[in-house]
Amino acid sequence: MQISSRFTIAIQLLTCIEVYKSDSQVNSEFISYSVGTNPVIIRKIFGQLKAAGIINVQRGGNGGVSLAVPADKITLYDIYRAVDSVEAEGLFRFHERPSAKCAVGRNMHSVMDGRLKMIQGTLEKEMSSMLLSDVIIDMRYIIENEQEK
Amino acid sequence: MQISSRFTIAIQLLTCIEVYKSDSQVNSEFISYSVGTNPVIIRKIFGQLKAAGIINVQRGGNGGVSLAVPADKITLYDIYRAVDSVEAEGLFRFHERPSAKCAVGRNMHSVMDGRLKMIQGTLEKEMSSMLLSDVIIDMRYIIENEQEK
DNA sequence: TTCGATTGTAACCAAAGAGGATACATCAAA
DNA sequence: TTTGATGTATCCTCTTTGGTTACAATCGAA
Repeated sequence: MQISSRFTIAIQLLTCIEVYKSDSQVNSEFISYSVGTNPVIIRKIFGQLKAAGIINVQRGGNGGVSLAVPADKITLYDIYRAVDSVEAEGLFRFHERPSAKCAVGRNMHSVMDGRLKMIQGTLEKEMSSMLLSDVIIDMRYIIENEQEK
Repeated sequence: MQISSRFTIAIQLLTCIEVYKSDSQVNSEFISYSVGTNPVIIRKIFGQLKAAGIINVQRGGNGGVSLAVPADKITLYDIYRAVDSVEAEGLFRFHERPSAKCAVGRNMHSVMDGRLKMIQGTLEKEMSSMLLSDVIIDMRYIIENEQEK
């Protein structure tokens, strides 16, 4: 099991918006080049991030994207949830129909649901503690030091 | 993204072994009935748990499975790793080839790898804190209270 | 040694999801 | 009206998951 690359793509996308916004309006063409993929993939992620209220997207000439919220109000968990639509169903999956005639099968959910929720909770809590703004600060720092060489 | 149901199936499988071992040797037929799936699915998970040294499997008449290690030495993380073979690649995925010509693309790994490792680490730590033996204790307790009604 | 029960595994299959590509409609601004 | 951008429909390939059938390999006991 792996978390979709849409998550790291979305982080890169948002980082690009902030790092390059002074140069020009950032668009799907540019980001797809940075990520190494197709502009349509980026636009689909635009749609998910927009639906979550994280970015504003504008069509037309001089269109492109910008943050809808300050970067220090956006956590990695916000991004994760925006981009991973299955989240509503929970991180863990049970087999559809454990037998009601077997005592163990019948009670698996009672025994496990709390534990699985706790595991999922720690994942989400850790992600929530990380801010997009800190990612951007680190990125800017690395880029500056690169140029000094 | 969801964690494969093999994980919860494996937990149920191991719970069945301990809860029903006094009655008779537990086999793939019985467990598949409890889970509500096919015996072959269960046998494939047998193979993964055996490779991880968690269970012993015996062929032939009066064959079946038993724990290779006491239940209080088996954590949910042990089970997770035994059953989810992709774990070696890490929980998160990057797009294959972020552009080296874009400063942001070029430095994404430097900026993100540490954070992603931390998130994955908290997930694993939480799973490691949960023992199979506790799951079994809870299961036995629920089953006993059920029968009192 | 033979028989029955069980695991091990090969060979398929269907469904779903991920990532990708092309094409084109839609929209905004100059 | 033209240009450049997003929105989205459609199609494609791969991989993973879960499932099923079939049968070989193995063990225990009669």
